[in-house]
Amino acid sequence: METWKRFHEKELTHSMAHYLQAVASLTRERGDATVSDIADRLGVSKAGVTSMIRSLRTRGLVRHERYGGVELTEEGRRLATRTEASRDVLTQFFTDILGLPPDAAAEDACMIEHLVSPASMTQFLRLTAMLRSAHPAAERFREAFREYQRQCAGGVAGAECPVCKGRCLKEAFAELEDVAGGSAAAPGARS
Amino acid sequence: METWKRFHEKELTHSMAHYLQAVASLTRERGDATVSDIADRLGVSKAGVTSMIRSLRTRGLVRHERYGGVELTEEGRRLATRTEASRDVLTQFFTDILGLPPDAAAEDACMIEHLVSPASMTQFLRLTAMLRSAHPAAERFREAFREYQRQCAGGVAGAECPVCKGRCLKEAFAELEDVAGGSAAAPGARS
DNA sequence: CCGCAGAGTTAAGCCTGCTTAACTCAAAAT
DNA sequence: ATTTTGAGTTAAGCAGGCTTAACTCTGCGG
Repeated sequence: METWKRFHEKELTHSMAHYLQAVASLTRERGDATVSDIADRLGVSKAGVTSMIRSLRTRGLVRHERYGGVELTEEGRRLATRTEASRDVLTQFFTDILGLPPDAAAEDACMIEHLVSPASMTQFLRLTAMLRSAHPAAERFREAFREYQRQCAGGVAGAECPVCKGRCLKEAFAELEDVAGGSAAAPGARS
Repeated sequence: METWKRFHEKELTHSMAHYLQAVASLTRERGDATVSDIADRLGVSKAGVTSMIRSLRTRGLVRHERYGGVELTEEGRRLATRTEASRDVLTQFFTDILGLPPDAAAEDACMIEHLVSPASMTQFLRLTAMLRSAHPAAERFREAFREYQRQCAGGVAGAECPVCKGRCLKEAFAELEDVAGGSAAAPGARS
């Protein structure tokens, strides 16, 4: 009943994950990462970078000495790589499988990339790879899913949404400008 | 290049989402939500609840007067319902589609429930419903996906992972105690 | 060899979300 | 009617991440 508190005990916060990614990509691109480069890339002040670097250093994720450059430790690189991989997989999942526009996909991936467990990510990767593949079952499914979505979005009247069958949650996610009508019934359940 | 900063501009923080859910479920179960109930349910101090309530009130998500009960506004209820629906859909996706154990699924869903956009959630819902359905294409796919995972986990030697084909990211998510060998090749890409 | 620009740092402050400690209040028990 | 109790509140403090302002280095031009 207190799972939710572990949010703040994740090994990386959202900010940390992005600092690590910035250091990783700057190192790749320029050979090293300076405080100014990081500040520019992330759109924060240099002072902010300095203090975050200190925090990452005490966690053993970067090496840094006064007025010097910043580089990832082994552990830091591991986490940066993992986060980048997560982002890539999730972005692909959101665009190619869920069919979101690229910018929406990128945004969602960015929000959750550091929060999804490695076990889930492995499965996300597999599912995405499989669903994108030329495997006949995958092609067949993609076709069927397209049809399914047409039905769902197509304004099915009353409580007879063929997708969710009486437990349709779609309207819970409906913003005002949503696609069309369709479905009814109330949510429910708890955890 | 600053998408990541919008993390803190989401309409709900992780904490807020859970306070709203607590109020919603207590109201369902007991008829009303007191500060103590909320504190107990969330495992925080009553003082913490008071201050969060104040913050939610100024955002127009709850009604509350000194020494009184707490209730959701229309907007608060909308957000609570949406978050609960997201959690339910994601949990189902993680267990039934990705095949995670229930507690891992619940944990991951809890972490991201408030961060995934409504548009994505609608698609998550459709995909999950479709993949769980008796539709022949779905049944066929589930079978094929099980086989696929066996291959992936089954220790395919060298760079010839048939799943990811030269861009296998699986090892990026490998914790030390990971299932088995399999795949090679390096990650890459950036956003 | 010196000085000056700019990279980097510290200091102080703000906001969020939590804590504990100490207070106030409402209402039940006597 | 008064006391007691426990629910609710405020106050003060801490940690994370940011800001601006003001400082200190480093190192290049002259």
